[in-house]
Amino acid sequence: MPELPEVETIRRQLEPRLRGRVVRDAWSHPSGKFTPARETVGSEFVGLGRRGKFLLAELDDGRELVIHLGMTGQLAIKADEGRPDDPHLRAWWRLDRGLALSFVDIRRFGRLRVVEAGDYRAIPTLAAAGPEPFDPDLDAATFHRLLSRSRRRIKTQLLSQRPVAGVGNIYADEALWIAEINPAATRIGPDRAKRLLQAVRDVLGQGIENGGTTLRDYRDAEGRSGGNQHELAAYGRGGLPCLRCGTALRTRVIDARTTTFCPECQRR
DNA sequence: CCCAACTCCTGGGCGC
DNA sequence: TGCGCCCAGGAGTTGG
Repeated sequence: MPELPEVETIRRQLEPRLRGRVVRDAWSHPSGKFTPARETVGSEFVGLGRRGKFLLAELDDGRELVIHLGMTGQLAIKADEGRPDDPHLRAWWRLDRGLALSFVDIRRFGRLRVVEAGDYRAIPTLAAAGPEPFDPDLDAATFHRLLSRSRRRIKTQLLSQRPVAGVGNIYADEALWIAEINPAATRIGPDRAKRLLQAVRDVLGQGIENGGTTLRDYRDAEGRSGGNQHELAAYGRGGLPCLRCGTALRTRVIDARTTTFCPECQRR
């Protein structure tokens, strides 16, 4: 499931190859999640940004193609050999210079949208997204204030993208484990907010360094797996010993998301 | 405005 | 071997 590190890895790989390319033709799966691909015909890609888990492909006409990879989305630029015969192909762009961009997404949780640049009113999660985790203006006090706006459980808040953008289920469990905060906690003091912000930065930064986490489907824009799955301390380790204290990690469902934590280190 | 519940999807894993 | 069932999960939608 692509989270910020996976999306950023793809962005870095794709950006230099996409910049300057003109869309000659486009195809999409009939679902409305993907048909906006066709609205880009004739435009040129002039940049590739990222906000949280959203990719923002800037067009030369003042619009943006907003891409969310969902659970299983994969983007790649390759030589144009005609539209690939892949049953999971959801969108395909024929570019100039003999290249083509493909969007493959097995589970179809991804989506595309073309908007006027910066106008995200039609994409509520993006419009309401909190600061980027590595924004230097985001300090512990600001993060604490953002967390205090809601009484929902801390894990749920992280997944909401509102206190900070880009965290998904894997990195949320990892950050809470590092910060030694119970995922069901509803009130986070200033000191714990400070620890959590640092932990979020640590796990996301490490995820980027390792080229993302591949559990099953994630591949970067070169088709390669990431390496961060070998560094996970909490996610997917239910029943295994905590790497800090040896207690068996516990798995439970919090707000419909599988959550793994240490019942000893992460007491309420 | 906030929030909870439901929805979308399909391959893989499991029990039998 | 194969069938049926169930699960994972980000974000959009709906309704209170």
